[in-house]
Amino acid sequence: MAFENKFIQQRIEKAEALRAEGINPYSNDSKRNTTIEKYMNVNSDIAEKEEKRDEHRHYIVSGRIKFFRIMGKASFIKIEDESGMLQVYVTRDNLAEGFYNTVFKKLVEVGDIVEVSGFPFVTGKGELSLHCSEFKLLTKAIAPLPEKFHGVTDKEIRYRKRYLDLIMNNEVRKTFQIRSKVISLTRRFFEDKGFLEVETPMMHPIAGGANAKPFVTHHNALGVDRFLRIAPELYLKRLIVGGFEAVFEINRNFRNEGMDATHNPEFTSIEFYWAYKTYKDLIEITKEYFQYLFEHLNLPTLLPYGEMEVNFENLTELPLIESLTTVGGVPAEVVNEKEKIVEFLNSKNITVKPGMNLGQLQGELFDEFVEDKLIDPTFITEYPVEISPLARRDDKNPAITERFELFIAGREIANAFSELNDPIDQYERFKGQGEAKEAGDDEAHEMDEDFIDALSYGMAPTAGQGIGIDRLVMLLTNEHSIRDVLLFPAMKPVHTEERQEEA
RNA sequence: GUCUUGUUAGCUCAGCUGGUAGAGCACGUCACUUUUAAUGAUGUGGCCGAUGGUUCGAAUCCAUCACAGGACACCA
Repeated sequence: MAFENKFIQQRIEKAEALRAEGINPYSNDSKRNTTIEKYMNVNSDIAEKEEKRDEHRHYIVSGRIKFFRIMGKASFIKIEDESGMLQVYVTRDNLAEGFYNTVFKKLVEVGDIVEVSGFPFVTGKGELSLHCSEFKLLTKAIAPLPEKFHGVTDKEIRYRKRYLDLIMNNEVRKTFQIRSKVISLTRRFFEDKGFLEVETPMMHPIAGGANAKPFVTHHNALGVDRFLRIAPELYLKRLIVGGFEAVFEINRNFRNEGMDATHNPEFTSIEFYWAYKTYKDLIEITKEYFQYLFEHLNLPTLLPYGEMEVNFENLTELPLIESLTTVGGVPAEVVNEKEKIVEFLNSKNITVKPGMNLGQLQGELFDEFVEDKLIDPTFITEYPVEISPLARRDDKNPAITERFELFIAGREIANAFSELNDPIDQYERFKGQGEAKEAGDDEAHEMDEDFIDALSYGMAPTAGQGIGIDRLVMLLTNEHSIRDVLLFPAMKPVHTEERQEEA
């Protein structure tokens, strides 16, 4: 089964031949004393020297062989480490007697990880290289790498074997470096603002905090089912009740739903809750957060995304109802009348479920005519209460809530509101959800009595927000599939025949 | 979930209306001490995604299935 491929067989034989030569094909005797990036920087002066070399300098560099060019008694190879690629000039006469012909030329190949030492020089074609005086194999690769020019482009291979993708496609590494920076900058930003990072359970007795189908697992010792969390919200709010005034959590949520370019069953979000603040403060901190990210990631404020260009200096606020007419082009006399909205939607060949209330219909108008036109960052505010079950009502206008959603490049990036902290109101809303669940809505919330208990002790007025990190990274890296910003995206199993045999 | 396109050598891809498979890279052998996807010569390499069907004959036509990409629907 394993290793049966003829190319792999061939390379296993080479590994054995190396052992016969007294060379360990999996040596851990690494003496590396610099990275390729540092080597290139430190030796950038060589090009200005008359002799184009400095034999008094000596470096040991390691990396994977990406190119192998033999020209008789001399060779050029290119090795790559995490920091960059370096050309190495290897000659027969600079290595130990016989090594070049019997080992280097015969038993070393593209994909192997090696360590070379020597001095810096610049080739006739002007490339800063390393003149090799000692060559050591560190790790023999028994699987051949994909083709050196086209690399691996098959998305299925790239997602399933991300390590190969990372070896072959440099820009992929950059995407994930940016992702890592986004997360670490996010953490630092909120810590600097006085937020406390917390970790709440991922295994919930009741899956709450969002409308979504949970994954179910089983706890043997307790004999109970547990749900992988769909959102950390209800636990974070318990912490506000407990007296923490600013908390955040960056971690995974799990939703047992479909997969596509913007949905993975597990995804990363940041949720943060801030006592004694309202959604207006959240708008301000969100603006600051984006400014902080752009500054530290050195991103242009005119950010390209696909065909679009997003202007991050043009952040605006817009009430939802107003956006329907100004952005969506919906006639003003339509937007506040149920019948007229249905009529209008029908005239555009959009059918709506019967019995939708005004807020839902306005939401429908927004989705159809406004959302994908919001290219520059736009905080849509004053959401109808009917489509905002967790948000606090506006004190002056009970039809709308203290909420915003942030849209960028035609997509929702963040959702935030002043939190509902009236325990009785919350209880009633849970009850309504319970009835919806009985009626067949398997995404409806379940009653969380402990959460009601918590609110009963009093939660300070609080504003809370969630940002989808994966989608944010997509935006910042100009990627259009969530799978391109997840190191190991969810994939269906492949070996169906084997599975059936085992079963 | 629906529609649609794809799956041929380790990788990237040809293979037309059916006649038992082809290139480049990689790999083997040879030549070559400043190359840049090195070059030149030569050779090895395949159950054409799986299972059925049509046919004298299937990589090619049909059906089902699997996986993947894209679009739409739902959601973050």
